[in-house]
Amino acid sequence: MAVNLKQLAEILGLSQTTVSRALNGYPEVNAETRQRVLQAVRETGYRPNRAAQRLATGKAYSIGLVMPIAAGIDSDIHFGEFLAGLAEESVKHDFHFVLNPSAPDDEEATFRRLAASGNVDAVFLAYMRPNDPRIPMLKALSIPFVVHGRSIGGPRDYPFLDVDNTQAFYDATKLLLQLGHHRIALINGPDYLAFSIRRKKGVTRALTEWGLGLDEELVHHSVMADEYGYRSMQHFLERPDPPTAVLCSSTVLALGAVRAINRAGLAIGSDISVIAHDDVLPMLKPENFSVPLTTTRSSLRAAGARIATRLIGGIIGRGDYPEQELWRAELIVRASTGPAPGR
Amino acid sequence: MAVNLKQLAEILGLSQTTVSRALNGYPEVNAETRQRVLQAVRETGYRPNRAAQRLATGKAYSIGLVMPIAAGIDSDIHFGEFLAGLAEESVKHDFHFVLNPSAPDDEEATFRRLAASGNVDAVFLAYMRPNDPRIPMLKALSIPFVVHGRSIGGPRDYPFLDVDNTQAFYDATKLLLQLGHHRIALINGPDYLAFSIRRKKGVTRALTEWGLGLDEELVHHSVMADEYGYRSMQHFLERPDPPTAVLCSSTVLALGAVRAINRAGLAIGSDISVIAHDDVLPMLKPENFSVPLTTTRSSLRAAGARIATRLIGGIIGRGDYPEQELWRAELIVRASTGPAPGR
DNA sequence: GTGGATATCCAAAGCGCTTTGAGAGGAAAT
DNA sequence: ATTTCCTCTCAAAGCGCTTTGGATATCCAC
Repeated sequence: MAVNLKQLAEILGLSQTTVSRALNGYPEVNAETRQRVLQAVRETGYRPNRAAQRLATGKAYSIGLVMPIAAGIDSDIHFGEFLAGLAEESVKHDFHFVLNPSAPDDEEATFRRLAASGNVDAVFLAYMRPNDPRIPMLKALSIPFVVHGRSIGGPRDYPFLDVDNTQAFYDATKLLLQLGHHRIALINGPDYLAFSIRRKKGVTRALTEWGLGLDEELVHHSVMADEYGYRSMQHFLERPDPPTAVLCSSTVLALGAVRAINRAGLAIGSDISVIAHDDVLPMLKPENFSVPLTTTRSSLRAAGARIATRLIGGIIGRGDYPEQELWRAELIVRASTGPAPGR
Repeated sequence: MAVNLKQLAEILGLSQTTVSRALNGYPEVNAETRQRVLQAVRETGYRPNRAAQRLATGKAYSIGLVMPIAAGIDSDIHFGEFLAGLAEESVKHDFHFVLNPSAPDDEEATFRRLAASGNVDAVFLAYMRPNDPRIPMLKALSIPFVVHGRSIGGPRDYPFLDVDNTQAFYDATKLLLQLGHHRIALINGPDYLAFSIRRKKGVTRALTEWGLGLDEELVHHSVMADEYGYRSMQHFLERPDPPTAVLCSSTVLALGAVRAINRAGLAIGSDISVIAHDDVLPMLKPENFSVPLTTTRSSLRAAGARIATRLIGGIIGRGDYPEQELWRAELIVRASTGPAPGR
């Protein structure tokens, strides 16, 4: 059924060399010949054998994933979404994955083993922390990588794709300020993750520019599950001077926060404004909230796909991608934001 | 640094053939020679080149995963946990993954492509539905597979690993009945999934044996996120004749249910009893609930690991595993169950 | 017409492993 | 002593691709 290079070459009356070169875009092959080859590929359905390519080139055509287990990270809803993006793009290029579950304290050994195994050409990294030790480690191992997010402190010259979290939350906060809000709460992700730190920074910056400060009492950090959104919001509302607006680091958190607000009998968009960061989770669309949510939007899946593209591009040496990308989140205003009450 | 077979053979003064055979457990090699070979492997740190093995054997040493996207399945917390188990075992045998995100209506084509690509030796299947079309499809494609769960109806002769969900929920219900409960509610997973159907069946059976029937009003089906557990429980409690006991298909659902119960000012274990199915999610331990939860327990991660073992065993032809396994969940009684009130 | 580019193409080696088909040596059987 | 049969080992042939190092032909300038 499936033809191989040798047969294909025979059919075409060419040598394997020429056919191979035609397929891999080498210049020393006549344009017309290349067309003939491409045509034959279409007709025969020829697909190069990955195992043979791997052996011949020494490339693994695979990317490594270290999944932190028991850390409440991999199992979270955001991980699956990101992974879907990665996989979506990888499957197009017939790239495979080597999944390595690893306890956090065993991560270094895992990376080391992975790099030494020769089973992957590159790895991907996420859940960045300040001064993340994995960056220097991977540099030392000299295995290509792309990180999703950015560390804070430490080396700056490494490939990443990040959302401009500071900017996003700065923008969001600014909008709230313009609407007259002064007491603004933040329900953030875990405080040890870089993106949370940056988001908080964005809020602080906007407030400072406005001549205000961030009330630390109005900042909560937690795993991004809606339970925590609920609890945090509930806490805030029990204060003598509850906030008139709240920023959530995820629509998942917002889900809980909204529930707490409803339960308190307050009206979203008038009594209290809500803005959430939207990772574009297909299950949780901000426009489907009872009161559609104002969000800062940046698709997690798109980020996954982009990182896969860059990783793969780097491996097959095609395409020239920027080493560092900072995506700007869009601020999308819906009904959950309104003027501060009593204004 | 890394030695290959040829060099290893040279060091040992043996031929590649002999060394290869010694390593792969062929009988026609002297025990002493085999020991020498194994020793040399230890000393040199020799690791066979997977790409070469793949080419030589025609095996892919990889397993295929079709992740349904946009279905609220892959992103769910249970998927990550299962995947961790799969990966944990696979990494030991240096098996890789081919992740194929696929829209539900495109699944057949995805499997077909995957099988034809030769990139995987076997695939894994989950989220079984009644008369699941994927089973006959994979049989027709004649690619080895193992399913997690079981279909209902359709062919019966396929390899699976399932938890005896009927039994588990039968056991749990029986306990509640013995404690004097009559009005028992069920917060179940999606009604189109086989495991949900079986769990409900277990509840029904126990009630019937006791001379009671299942009140359909006290059964809710939903995605297993705690939000839904909350809502369902709230609904139940608003009834004129609320249940005195509730069964939850996941600790995630129980989380929400517990919240609703607390909010209603009821005491768990006395006013109302709760039993949940525990997939052993590291983030959500039933013993850590404010009132420790009685559960039917069966580790999802262990199931993942076991399936990987069977899949891999089938591929490398080592080990002889049963085609069908039905794990019995353990019923673990903690403080969330007690006698029915007023008894 | 000749030397030297230039453009196309090819034969063959090699990637690191498994596996086939045989051979050498010794023990057992005749 | 010869034959037969194991036991253990090996040389060599692939697996299907990439890539090196030429060939061959064409074309140009001189």
